Amino acid sequence: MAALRRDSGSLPRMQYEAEIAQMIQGLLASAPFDTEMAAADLESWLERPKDPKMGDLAFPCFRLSKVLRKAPPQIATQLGEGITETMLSAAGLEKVVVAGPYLNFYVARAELAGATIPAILDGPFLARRDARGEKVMVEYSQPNTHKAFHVGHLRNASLGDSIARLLDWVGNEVVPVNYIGDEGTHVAKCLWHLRTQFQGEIPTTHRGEFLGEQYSTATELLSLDTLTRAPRPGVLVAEVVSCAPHAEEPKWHVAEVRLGGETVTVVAGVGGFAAGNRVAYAAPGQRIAGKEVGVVKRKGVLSTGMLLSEAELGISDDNETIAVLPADAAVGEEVAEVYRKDGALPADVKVLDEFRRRNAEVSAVLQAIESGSGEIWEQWKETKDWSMDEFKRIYRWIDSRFDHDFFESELGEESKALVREHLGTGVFKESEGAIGADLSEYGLGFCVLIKTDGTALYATRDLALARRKFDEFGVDRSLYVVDDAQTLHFQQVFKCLELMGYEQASKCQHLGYAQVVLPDGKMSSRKGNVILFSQLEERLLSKVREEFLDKYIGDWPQEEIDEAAHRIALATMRYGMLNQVNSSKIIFDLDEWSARSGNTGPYMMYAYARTRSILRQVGEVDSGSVDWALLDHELESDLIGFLADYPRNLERAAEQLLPQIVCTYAYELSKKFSRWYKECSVMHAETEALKATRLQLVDATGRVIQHALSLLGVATIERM
RNA sequence: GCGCCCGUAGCUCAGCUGGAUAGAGCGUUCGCCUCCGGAGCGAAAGGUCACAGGUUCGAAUCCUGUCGGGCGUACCA
Repeated sequence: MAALRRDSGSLPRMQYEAEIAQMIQGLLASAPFDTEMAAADLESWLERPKDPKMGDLAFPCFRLSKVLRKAPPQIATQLGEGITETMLSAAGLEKVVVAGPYLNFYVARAELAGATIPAILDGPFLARRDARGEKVMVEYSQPNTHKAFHVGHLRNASLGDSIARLLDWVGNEVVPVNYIGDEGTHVAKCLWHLRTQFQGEIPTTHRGEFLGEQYSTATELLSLDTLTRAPRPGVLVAEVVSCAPHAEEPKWHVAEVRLGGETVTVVAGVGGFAAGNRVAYAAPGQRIAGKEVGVVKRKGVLSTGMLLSEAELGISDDNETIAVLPADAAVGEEVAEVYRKDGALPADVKVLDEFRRRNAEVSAVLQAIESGSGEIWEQWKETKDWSMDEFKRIYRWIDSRFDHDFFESELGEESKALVREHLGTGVFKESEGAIGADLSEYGLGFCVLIKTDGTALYATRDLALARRKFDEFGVDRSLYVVDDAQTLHFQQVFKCLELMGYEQASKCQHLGYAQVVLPDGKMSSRKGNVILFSQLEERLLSKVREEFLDKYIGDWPQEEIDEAAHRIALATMRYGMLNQVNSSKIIFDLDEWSARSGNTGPYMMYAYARTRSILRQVGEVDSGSVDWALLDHELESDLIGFLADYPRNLERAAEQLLPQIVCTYAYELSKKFSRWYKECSVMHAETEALKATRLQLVDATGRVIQHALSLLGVATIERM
């Protein structure tokens, strides 16, 4: 970002920073210090005092004390004594005050206002910076077709879009792209349900959401949980032949259990069972609670497989004892069958048979989709458009833009070929029937790329996609705006690229963020507590109309009211989604976001509308009488100083990929503005010159608020 | 088990590459419309910065450990 700072050298505040740094550098070079320091370092130590009364820029002397071996306040005093009137005025400074270990510089108000306000109104202050940056691709949104678009997706869309706008403003060439999940199991599940289970009529509107419902019902029907309380396929009922505490570790229990014919020895970590009991047994090779069951030697006893607790079976929270099953459970039977749910299936149909039958049907649908022709494939094409149409409508509503759409379905074959290409080079290898990269030496585990059945995965496609981004689009940097939960996925993908010899891997960056949760917990389609986009839109609009706009019915043109409703609703949503650091989760609370007061989108829009209202009402004044020296009120100084600081905030936000910084700035600016105009009337200013000068400040403030909001993806309105 | 993220006022959150007395909003209490829009402004009350060590002139911020909450951890995306 150093280039940016050089670039914006003509902007007000930067000038002072450089001047002060040089001044201090000069003082340090001569007696009594005689020390050479880099001006750039000194400049970077400058900070903005907490209290505007303490000046515009502060130089802390703490770090110098180490070099000079003097106490910070002493250094500050000596530096302060060295600063002369001429030095100050040459730098455009009014005064300097020694405050303990700090040197507080006061910028001459009239000059700062004169350098800042006209630059905002007619100059380069708000203009996009020169395009000296990189070509950066920002991938975001990534919705799945055949699934619902809900409020969780809106954090991603708001963040990605705002990041793209910020990076563009600081001078990068930004290519915003979408990556559509149009292929895969979720699509097959949806179509499976539509074809074999759905009875009703297909609606003519909101067909994207309709598909989402099909998918979510399908998920339920295809989940073992809905058929049994113990959804652990492959875990069988075993009879305990003998059981005794381990000789050295009495907490452990060594048991002989019988499954049909054979008998095995198992060491269990806990007890609570006895000979004659029926227990749940998982054979080696299975995965229970994320761990693979194996054959291990525990203090001299060879243990084959494991016995499960009720917690591991999923039937209770108890993990202190081994689950004891009903005495009539048949040995060798699946536990899923033992705990089958009443009424879920006809009595003569086995839980696992039905489960496997349904999933086999889904697999058949999946293969048909990927075959590239046929009736199911045609239906896939058609339904995919239903979702795409809905996405387009949503993006129009939230005002997000993409230069290109990637589709998962166009990357499958390409990605598999890419893996095969590198199979011989030793980067990838076969393991347990699958092909992938062993990244355990990097602490990233094993990354499967080709499944046992020969099909590709999400990570596989991301390899091909990353290459395309650089090779076909010629970008310098590639940003992935994706949920935090996928951090490991991207670490694996980027590491694979690196191992494949792809240098651009280092130019790939995952921008993670935490999830959106509801006040009463996590959103999940299974709990049925997701808020769909259409529901949000409806709730937002009706709330905004009721709170802000209904009183204008009959007074304003209807089109203006409708447009205002849309913009305020969008501001409410966008601001709520962005006014938080990326790493912490957002509690979705519509009531709080749309509150008529406080740190919300509508508040900022209101502040902007007020600037416009003042401009309209004061009307034309003689701008020739503008005199910046007249802006001498304390609140005016504060406001001007804050305006001058705007670009610096944007640079920080772009550097940290954090739009929240822009939110905070916009809020503080609006707050300062409200406080000021309450105190200093424009219309009733004592003189025409003061009125004209204040009017310029109002205009400039409005422009900056509007600009900040535009980077958040929010459009202002002229009155509200 | 291992890894990542989070833990700041009753609630929701800021706190810039360590720096001056830890800040907002909501809620609570109290003021302010003969004055450019009260959708606003001002004030008050409210904090052992999860806990314990350490580094430093200085720690909410950096390091180590502990405790809470969330997520991830080979054939889902």
